[in-house]
Amino acid sequence: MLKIAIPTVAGPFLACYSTQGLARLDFPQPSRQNNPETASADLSAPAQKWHAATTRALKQILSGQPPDALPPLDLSVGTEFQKRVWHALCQIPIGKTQSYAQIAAAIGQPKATRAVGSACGANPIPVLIPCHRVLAAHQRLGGFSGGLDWKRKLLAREGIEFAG
DNA sequence: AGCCAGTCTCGGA
DNA sequence: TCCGAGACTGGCT
Repeated sequence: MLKIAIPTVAGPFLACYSTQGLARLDFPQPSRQNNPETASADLSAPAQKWHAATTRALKQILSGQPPDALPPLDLSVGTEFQKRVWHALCQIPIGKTQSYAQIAAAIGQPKATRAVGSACGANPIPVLIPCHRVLAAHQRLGGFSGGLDWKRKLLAREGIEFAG
């Protein structure tokens, strides 16, 4: 697994690439300054391509634009249920939101709203998999594993209104 | 506005 | 296995 930072206006995100594609993306973490990271020159040829696509997509999303291309995502770590949820999240267009109940209904298990919340929290690739576009019922903010500030910030960038 | 039970998945004991 | 905890909901007070 190759780890490499992606500098953005919001700070350095940390991307991890497996042999299948982008395996995870972490929000900037202030305390991790000197951890060993792969230099971009050490990435395999396909990984360099993925890295370019990831960087581009990330910056586009952070500036409120829809990404024109995403790298392949390696979601093999998740359970079947989680993969279904993550896939459903990818269907939400930028600037729109869905509720946990709507996601649950979309994957055919309308009562699994709470489980959907758990799956969102377990999402290894926030931002690219738009977990921030999922709100609780009646446009309430709900929660966010990376911190509610991030959720508010990302939603604001997409021009989304929410309660509270 | 706040409390409560119903519901489903996941991870640890 | 079993059990408890969640980024939830809808109904009731």
